[in-house]
Amino acid sequence: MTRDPYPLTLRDVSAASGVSEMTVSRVLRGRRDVAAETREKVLQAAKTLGYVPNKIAGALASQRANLVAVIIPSLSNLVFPEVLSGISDALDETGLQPVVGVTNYLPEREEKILYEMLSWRPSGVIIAGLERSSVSHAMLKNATKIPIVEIMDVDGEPVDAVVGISHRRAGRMMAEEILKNGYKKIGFLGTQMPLDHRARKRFEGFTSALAKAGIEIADQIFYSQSSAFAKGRDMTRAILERSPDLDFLYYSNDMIAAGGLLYLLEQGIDLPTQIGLAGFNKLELVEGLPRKLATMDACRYEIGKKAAEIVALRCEDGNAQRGQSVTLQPSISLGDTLKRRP
Amino acid sequence: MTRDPYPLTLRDVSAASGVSEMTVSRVLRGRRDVAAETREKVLQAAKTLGYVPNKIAGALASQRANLVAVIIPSLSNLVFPEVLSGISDALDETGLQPVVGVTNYLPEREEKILYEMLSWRPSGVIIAGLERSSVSHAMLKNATKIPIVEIMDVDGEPVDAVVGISHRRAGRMMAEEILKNGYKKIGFLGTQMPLDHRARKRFEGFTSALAKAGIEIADQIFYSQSSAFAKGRDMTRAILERSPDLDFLYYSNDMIAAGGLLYLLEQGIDLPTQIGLAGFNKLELVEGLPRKLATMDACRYEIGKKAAEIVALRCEDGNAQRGQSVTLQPSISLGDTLKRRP
DNA sequence: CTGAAAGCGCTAACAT
DNA sequence: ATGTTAGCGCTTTCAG
Repeated sequence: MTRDPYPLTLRDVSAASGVSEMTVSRVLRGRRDVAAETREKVLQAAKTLGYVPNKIAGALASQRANLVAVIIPSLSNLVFPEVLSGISDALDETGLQPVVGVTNYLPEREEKILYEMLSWRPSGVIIAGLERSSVSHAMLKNATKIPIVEIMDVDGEPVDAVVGISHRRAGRMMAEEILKNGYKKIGFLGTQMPLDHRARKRFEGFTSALAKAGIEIADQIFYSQSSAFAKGRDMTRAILERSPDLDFLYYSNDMIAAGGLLYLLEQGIDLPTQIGLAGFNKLELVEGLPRKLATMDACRYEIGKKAAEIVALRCEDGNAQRGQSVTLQPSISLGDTLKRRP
Repeated sequence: MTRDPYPLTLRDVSAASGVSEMTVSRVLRGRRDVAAETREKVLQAAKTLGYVPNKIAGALASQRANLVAVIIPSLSNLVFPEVLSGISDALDETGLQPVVGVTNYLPEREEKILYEMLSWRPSGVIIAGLERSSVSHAMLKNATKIPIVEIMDVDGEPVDAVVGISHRRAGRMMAEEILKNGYKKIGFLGTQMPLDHRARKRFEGFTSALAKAGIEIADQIFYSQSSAFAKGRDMTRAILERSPDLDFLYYSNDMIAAGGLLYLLEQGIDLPTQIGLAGFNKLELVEGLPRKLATMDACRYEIGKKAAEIVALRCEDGNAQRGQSVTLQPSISLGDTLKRRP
């Protein structure tokens, strides 16, 4: 048990070990230019006292907080935890620590969070998307000393580095695959999120590829709020009541697609012969559905990993990878719900 | 565009506005004892320069970082993002900022993360669970100056405050409900996570309530790794091959239960007459399944909210709510899969 | 209402 | 290998 004036300072450890503050500091930072004997004394003292170094003071003195600001729109999307795990894995052995902020897709919140994070003087910023308020953009532009990596999406003008996929291309690819398999009356089902720019771009890419083939979206439906199973059911029922002749449904994500899939099976509709189906994101759950859903991998883990690697590299060599642009290639899974029509 | 020596300091704003550093600091901290005219000058200068205050220096000088350390085992569990959103909501207007650390259910990682977080001198700690290494426990015990709130689980000895549900009781409640409805041959399906103490306690509560009724678990199965749909399917197939006479399946979470539900329906098994089913957590997704799954609400959002409120209160009044213990009551949803047997 | 001085707890840069 | 000195950029405290 420790004395009351907790937290302790270096001075306390110095007093308890009979070693100067400076040398204590060296030991605690793991520097190797300290005699083994001295090191032992210090470690012993620190441990028995229960000393926890004050990183605030350390960061101020050394001008390095070793934090990486990570700004993402949501945690409930399932996509972002995977990005985070890529980031964690890449940062694990670097001495850099990720600090996460969640914007809920709100530009004002992004501004606020970015400001807060920058005020902790991070060593780098990883931030989702390329579209943001002019204030946020200016803050990033001004942070010229640190790496800024915009992630998820490459369709636009990055501030510095960027790692992601082209959502426009992803939409196009899926459209082409659908057409190639003979579907003609195609419906689109999305969640109403004017600020989800990536979903919007997929939609744009999708419609433009259809247009190139002389086909228009036969019907479309947007629902607000969460992208849960129940939502997918409702949307699917609604669009098919309105347009019973649709032969393909493209959903903006796997969650609502899964709901749609379950609904269609219940209705006794045969997949994919009567109606084909595709989602987006290749969530793990598509594996466990009664039919394997067609979808597209958004390279989430890899994006996080690569982005963090860029930050880590730049922290070692101030100019490495500056303005680096990495475009990953999403791959289609056709599953059981997107097949050549007989 | 700003000059190169970025980031700027208070001194720069002071120079640009012709106001002393001290007064600039007052304005930027939103204190009201500054002349409106002076305030304007300062704000103007700060804005045009693009000044972002250095919280590291601020925190060191004021001895307050206004951070709340939040330590949870996982982000992919879907449960924890909801806890986080309760925490965010409660902290939003308090000037306190949550900082999240993820342990992956590993005590060593918890130790490391706790140490890291404490080294940033947070104003409070919210940490999942009551079971931890003695080192972690000592660190928490030593942090007497700040509120420590252990969350999710109340079955054990808290260090300070605690907010959660009794998982033992949750297990018992479900067992009693199952028995009440006439099921007799009960199987348990869990994920193999020796370090998920809450799942373990639910299991213990469950079996002890069955024992009280003179019934033993008829079969049980544990699978490792993720708790996805596919896992639930596999486990369900496996346990039923082994014990085809089971009339109820209790899953340790809704994800694997959902997989099981889909599998059983595919097999043409009638729910809940042939076999009854229950999960745990009341995830949103149970709403969208072909049958509404019986489950139990773990009060995730409320737990986060309440825990953060305790921290916030204690930060205002150093002794408020010390040692507070809040036990929330989980509620059962019977859905379509747990009904009196004919 | 505003300013000057002192220091928060640590580390960089130089001694020795 | 170890110690000394001088800050890091802010805020607290006290004086005006």
